[in-house]
Amino acid sequence: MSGINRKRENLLTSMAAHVLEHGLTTASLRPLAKAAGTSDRMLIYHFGDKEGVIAALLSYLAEGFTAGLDAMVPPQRFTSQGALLTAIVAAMRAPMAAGYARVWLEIVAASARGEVAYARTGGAIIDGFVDWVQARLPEGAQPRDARALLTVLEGVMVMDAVGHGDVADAAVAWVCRTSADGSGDGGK
Amino acid sequence: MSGINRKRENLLTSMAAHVLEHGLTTASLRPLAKAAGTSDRMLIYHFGDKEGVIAALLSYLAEGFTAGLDAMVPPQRFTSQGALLTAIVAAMRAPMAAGYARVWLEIVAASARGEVAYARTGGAIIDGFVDWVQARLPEGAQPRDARALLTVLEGVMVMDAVGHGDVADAAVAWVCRTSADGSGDGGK
DNA sequence: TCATGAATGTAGCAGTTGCTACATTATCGG
DNA sequence: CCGATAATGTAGCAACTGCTACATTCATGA
Repeated sequence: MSGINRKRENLLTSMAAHVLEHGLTTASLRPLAKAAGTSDRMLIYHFGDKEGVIAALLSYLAEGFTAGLDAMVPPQRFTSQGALLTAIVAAMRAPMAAGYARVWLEIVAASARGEVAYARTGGAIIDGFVDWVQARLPEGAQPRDARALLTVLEGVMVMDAVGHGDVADAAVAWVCRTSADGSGDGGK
Repeated sequence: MSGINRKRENLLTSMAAHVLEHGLTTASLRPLAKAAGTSDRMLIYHFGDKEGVIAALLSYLAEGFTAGLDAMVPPQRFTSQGALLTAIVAAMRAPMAAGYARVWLEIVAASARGEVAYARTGGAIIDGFVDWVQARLPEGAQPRDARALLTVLEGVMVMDAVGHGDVADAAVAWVCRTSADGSGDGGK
């Protein structure tokens, strides 16, 4: 498990750094190889074909993404949906997260284009993210609360991307307003 | 103003159809030209360079997008944010809108990548969309209500793209729940 | 009619793409 | 030490990219 896997790991680490800076869907083999200190020939050798390279990069980035989330918003119960959303938005707007945000939106766009590998990874990230949010909501919060919050968060990322953080702020404020008096309204 | 502009219009119409089916950022001159019944040579001649072609296509698509919105959700005052959001989501999920949704997410991703032409167009579309939403909310609704609703809508599009319409539905339901008892809560 | 400009066709260039064929070196078990 | 397998280098192919040079046709006004 050591040699070959460590080699792949090293390659993926270097390539992921390159992707976080230059984008994923526009990445081609030779620049990726150069960033990893090897040749396109070797990437094909190790990953089969470009699709394999991208697939490996996708799961590697997904891992790093969820790990980074834990680092930025530690696992504590927040007092309301609004408080949690505010914290996440602040974290996502930190410069450190910019690369991931960029790649995430590339994954979304590729999914919309029908690229199944991207859609699968994107769906998996959302799945994990829902649980991640749920674990940070107040004890009584329902799954639907986590889902709603996450949807708003995605909208915030879109708005930020097109330079309308102000519009996104209105949504965050709205969530804060409607969730301030406790998150569980008992349904209906 | 007739000849040359009509020619450009015809080219743009054909190319836009191609883009709505095959994507914008991956579009290259020769396929675009073929779709328009001409040659890459002529696209450069009419639009200067590829950047000019893309810019023209972007504004042309933006026009068609806002026009299509009016057709799908006529300008009437809805009774609540939830009712309006439900109507828009239904419209955006119609097969007819799939191409626009795809292109829109491409614009978002390109904006996140720092491509200024895309970010400018994307921002302008959001600006127009905010007004469009506001005009359909109840009389007393505040601008922040339109902004919040629009942010949620963008989140819905992201979720739909990665195959998690169920998560998006939770957000729509949540908006319906919290806006059912009248949209103007007087602030705070 | 004819000259001038716009409009279009043909060929091609230099660069990038993913990928492959072939040869060479490195490594390690016997 | 040696033979097999893994790992890597070198060169290149065919397709595509945006774009250009050059030649030609077309229309239109003097």
